[in-house]
Amino acid sequence: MKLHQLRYFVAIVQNGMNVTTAAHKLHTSQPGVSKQIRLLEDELGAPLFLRESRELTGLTEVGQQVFNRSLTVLREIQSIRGVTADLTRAQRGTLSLATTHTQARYVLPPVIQRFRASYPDVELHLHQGTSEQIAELASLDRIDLAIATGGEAVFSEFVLLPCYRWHRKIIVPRDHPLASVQRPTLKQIAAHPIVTYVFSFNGPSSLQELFAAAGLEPKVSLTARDADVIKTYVRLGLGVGIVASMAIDPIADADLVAIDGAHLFPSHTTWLGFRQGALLRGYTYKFIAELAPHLTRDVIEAAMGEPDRAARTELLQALPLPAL
Amino acid sequence: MKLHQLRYFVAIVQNGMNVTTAAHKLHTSQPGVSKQIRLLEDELGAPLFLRESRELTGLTEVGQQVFNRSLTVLREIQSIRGVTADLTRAQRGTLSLATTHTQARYVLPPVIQRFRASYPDVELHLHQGTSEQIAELASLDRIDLAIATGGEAVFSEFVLLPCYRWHRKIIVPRDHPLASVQRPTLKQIAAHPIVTYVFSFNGPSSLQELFAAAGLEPKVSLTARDADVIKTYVRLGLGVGIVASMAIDPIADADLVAIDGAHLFPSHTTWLGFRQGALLRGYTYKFIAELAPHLTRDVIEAAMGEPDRAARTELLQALPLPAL
DNA sequence: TACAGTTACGGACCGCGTAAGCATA
DNA sequence: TATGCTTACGCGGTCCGTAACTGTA
Repeated sequence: MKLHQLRYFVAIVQNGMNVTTAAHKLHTSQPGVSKQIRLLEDELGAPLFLRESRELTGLTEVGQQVFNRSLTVLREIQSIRGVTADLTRAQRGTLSLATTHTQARYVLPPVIQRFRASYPDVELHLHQGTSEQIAELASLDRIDLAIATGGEAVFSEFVLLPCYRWHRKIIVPRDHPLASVQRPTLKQIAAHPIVTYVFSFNGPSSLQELFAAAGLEPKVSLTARDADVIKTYVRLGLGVGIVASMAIDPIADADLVAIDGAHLFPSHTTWLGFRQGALLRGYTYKFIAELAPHLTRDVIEAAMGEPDRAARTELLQALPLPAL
Repeated sequence: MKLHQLRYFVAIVQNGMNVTTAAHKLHTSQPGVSKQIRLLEDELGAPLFLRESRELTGLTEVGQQVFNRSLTVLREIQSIRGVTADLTRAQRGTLSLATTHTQARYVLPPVIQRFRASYPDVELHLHQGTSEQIAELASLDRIDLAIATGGEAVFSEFVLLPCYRWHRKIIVPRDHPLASVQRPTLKQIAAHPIVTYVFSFNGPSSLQELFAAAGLEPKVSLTARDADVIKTYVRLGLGVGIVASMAIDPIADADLVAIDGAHLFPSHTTWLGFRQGALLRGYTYKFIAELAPHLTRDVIEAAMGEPDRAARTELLQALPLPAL
């Protein structure tokens, strides 16, 4: 069994069982790839692919298992390469993040600015998406770090570290009746149409449930996917906006009144995740420290070394968590 | 980077940094091994070994990290081989167990007898030792399954499945004053010298503490490492024996009176452990089923697929656990 | 001089690329 | 006829074993 045989095998699977395109991406010839797969199957003594005449149409059960384990092998090989790359070319490399709109738009810009100043030669890739899309990228090993809120269940094989806590704020135009209320009640808010996130509103522990629990059924005039859209419509007088606390810019949003919602809505934790056993480059630790200063290298390595998630959680609960 | 380079590297480390002996065990020449290590170091761009002139004296920090990850790689490669070996040569292979005296002597014999009848061509290896020795073998990948009681903390990267519960029994000669007592108290027992396991007596939640909590300080006439020795000395009248319930053979021990101790001593769980992500052969599932019928393949695969130990524990707590 | 690792070299093997073959839509 | 995998074959690299070499106790 050779490493490149596993690489070929994985490439074929990841290219929809198409040997020709896989060979292209591997910068090699198609017959070579075919032959190596054949050799691998011969050595293992069982076919990896389901075949219809000459076409490959899927994986056998054996193929599926071998595929999973091959991924682990190739991941580790990549990490072994990284071990020394980190020492000899410490200032160069890539860092791929996946995160949600709110983080990408409001939280990460200053973090990334500081990071780029320290490591100008690190190639940064920022992928924006929903929790599910982030999880997808993560499971395919396409990213080094995931930053998100909620959806912990989706990232079951990941080490999740809490970054900071945040809460919701209520935004209204200056001339709105709520603008002068310091601590509005749910009832006062529900008297007006609401503009908020699509994802905040539905599902369990949502705003909808929160209002319902108080016997209220607010009118929702608009649900958007990001705070910029919400603020735009609040400015147009469509209703009361409910957004994440860090989405408010004191200067750019000076025309709006932001009212603290901590007494009404539960707080949330944004976490950072990466695959258990992943190799984090030196600059990755630096990036994390810029994002969440309490996540020092020692803390991260301690959490990574603890295979049990419950024990990790306990370990991390002692940390002072910043609030935004 | 080639797989055999990692194999060579690991072999050298596991043979005390000696290239010559490593080459021997690998059935190849010493210069070849040297050269491959050199190529590997060149490719990684950093030395893996600490050297004094030409001698290898230890691992660099990089070497240590590469070593750990190489082990994972080789383990996975081995598993990939096993995936098909299990299908094509399902009846052949090896099964290595590590366990304690009580299991090896009293619990496993009938299990192994039934297993051998089904799979005469599977080579069985049974290693007996203390919890620490078992953990050592397990961490070196020398065994497929560990079976033990207690010491859960030592096996942190293992999947632990509960096999059965057991409790302690009190054994005395037929003519002993306690022989006719159905439910003796701790005080009645403490009136006589005690013969029990070394490991049961010391440490936290030990018998010593249990008696002390009741304000008693029994005289311990002998601590042994196994029940056979304890029974021998109980027969000689050295005192009251306290042994695991499964260590009593109704026929061979008919000359002793065994009194249930479930009302006095806490019960224990014997568990079975293997490395998370290990490949279990078909006959291994069969063996486990012989040992603990509630651990069916479905249950084991569900537990193995759950990366979080707390969730695993929860999953397993619903199972009906046999008592011995 | 014994021991441990390095350097040097010829042979065998193997993976690659090109080119031709074959089956399916 | 286009697509996609297989077979055939020559080239080049690489891994191996033997043998000679170098440095250390």
